[in-house]
Amino acid sequence: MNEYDVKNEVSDKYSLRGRVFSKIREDILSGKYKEHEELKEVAIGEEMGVSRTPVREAFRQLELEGLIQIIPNRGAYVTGISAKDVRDIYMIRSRLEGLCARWATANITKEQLDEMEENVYLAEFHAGKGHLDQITELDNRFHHIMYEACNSKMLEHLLVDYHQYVQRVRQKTLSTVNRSTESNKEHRALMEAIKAGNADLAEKLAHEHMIKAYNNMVKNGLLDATGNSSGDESMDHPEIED
Amino acid sequence: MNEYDVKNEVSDKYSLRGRVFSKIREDILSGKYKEHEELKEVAIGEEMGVSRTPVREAFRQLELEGLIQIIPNRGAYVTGISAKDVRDIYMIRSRLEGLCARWATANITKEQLDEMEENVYLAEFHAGKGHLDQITELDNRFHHIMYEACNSKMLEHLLVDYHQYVQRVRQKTLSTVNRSTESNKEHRALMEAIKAGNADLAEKLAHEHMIKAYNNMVKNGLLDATGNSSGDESMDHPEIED
DNA sequence: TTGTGTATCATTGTATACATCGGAACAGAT
DNA sequence: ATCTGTTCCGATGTATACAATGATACACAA
Repeated sequence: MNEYDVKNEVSDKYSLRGRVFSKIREDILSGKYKEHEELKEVAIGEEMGVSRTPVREAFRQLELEGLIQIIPNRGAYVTGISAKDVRDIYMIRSRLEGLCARWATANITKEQLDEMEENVYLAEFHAGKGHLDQITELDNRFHHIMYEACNSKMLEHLLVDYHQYVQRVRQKTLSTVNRSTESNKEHRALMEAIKAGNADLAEKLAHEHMIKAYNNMVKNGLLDATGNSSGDESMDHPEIED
Repeated sequence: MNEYDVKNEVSDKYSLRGRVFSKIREDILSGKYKEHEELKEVAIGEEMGVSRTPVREAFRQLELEGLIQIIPNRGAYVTGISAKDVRDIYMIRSRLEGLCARWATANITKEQLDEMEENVYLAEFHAGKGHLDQITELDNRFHHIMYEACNSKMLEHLLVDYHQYVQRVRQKTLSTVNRSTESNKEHRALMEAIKAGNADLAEKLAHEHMIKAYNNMVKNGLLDATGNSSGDESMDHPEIED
């Protein structure tokens, strides 16, 4: 990998702007800033002890990431996520996770496969004990291992982005022990397919895994748990058979 | 569509920053700024008669779009596109265009379908005459009609982005009359599937269309036509059967 | 010749000053 | 009461000043 191969990254984690960017991002994803809330440059700057300049630059990036919307000469507002957005993202992800699984089948390293096996093993253990925090963490990690293993910075970046994006509404999706048990089974099957080098199966399983995760989320009505993610939409939440 | 539904857009086309952003973007996509070329804030600012502030903000956005890379305290450099990047993007697009075609099948309006039919008809005419400029324009437009018809701002934004991104290396892909004739056939078949409401077929055809376009590009070695898009990579350009 | 330290300077990072926009409150007319 | 225009002011848009970084060139020693 040459020096030009690092793409689509916020290269600067240590400058003021980089820290401001990360902080606002986290605050939005964690829910500190609510949907449609206005973000003021001076206020955020003062909170972090910096001037407006780095804040403004961070705003521009957050806008492109889709987390805020900037209305010229008016202000920056936390983007609302509608139920349809969530649905679209999950469908997009279903295709891309499938492609990612296919590529991971060809490119996964022994170390990555080992970590994946350990991950599945641990997840089954914690599911049995009902440790929700660990289950969620392991679930996230499983997907990130696959993102890394696919050996495509382009695809990895896209999937990481969407993954974080839906965290806002997803937070408690795995809260039901039932789903986590199912989810683990799907992870294990996917891992086995990757291990066996069966790319077609891996793509299919990763695709279905995402569809099932979405359907489970809809079934439990968890979109509504975050406030008005769906409340201001006339759309119902149809399950998807794809 | 309510006021919050406009997502992931650079909202401000008329401010200095908006214009700077668009101009630099075009200059990169058109090839005025070469790969790995350094962009200096002051120089670009002077060229457009503005100060560094709007230029810097534009840079931050261009970085997130993947067109430039910013190295802290050093500078901004036009991102190189490797042959692998192009391959990855085409594979990603193949999945997403498939999904887009599926959704378009469900959501396309009569007007959009009419325009699509006209587009296909005109493209066949110009292919017969060998009008390359019109063929390219119509090809782009065909895809954009489908992007709009899928009724998902999320997906549309993603596909438009990638479409523009690969313009840099794609420019002359359709230059062979052979390919444009084939491509037109594929467009027609895709349109017919959408018109007939056959979502499965539409997805499959859109997917294959992208794979074929990529394979054609590789076969004609057109990646190399843009300079060092592939020259500095040890990767060969395998065709993809997917 | 090679290496190391240092001065220099172009360039970026950040803060601040000034310009401009647009919403809110209010006054007056209808 | 409602509408309209005006003033005010908080917030963003842009320019500029100052700080800090790092690449380069050069002097000097080994």
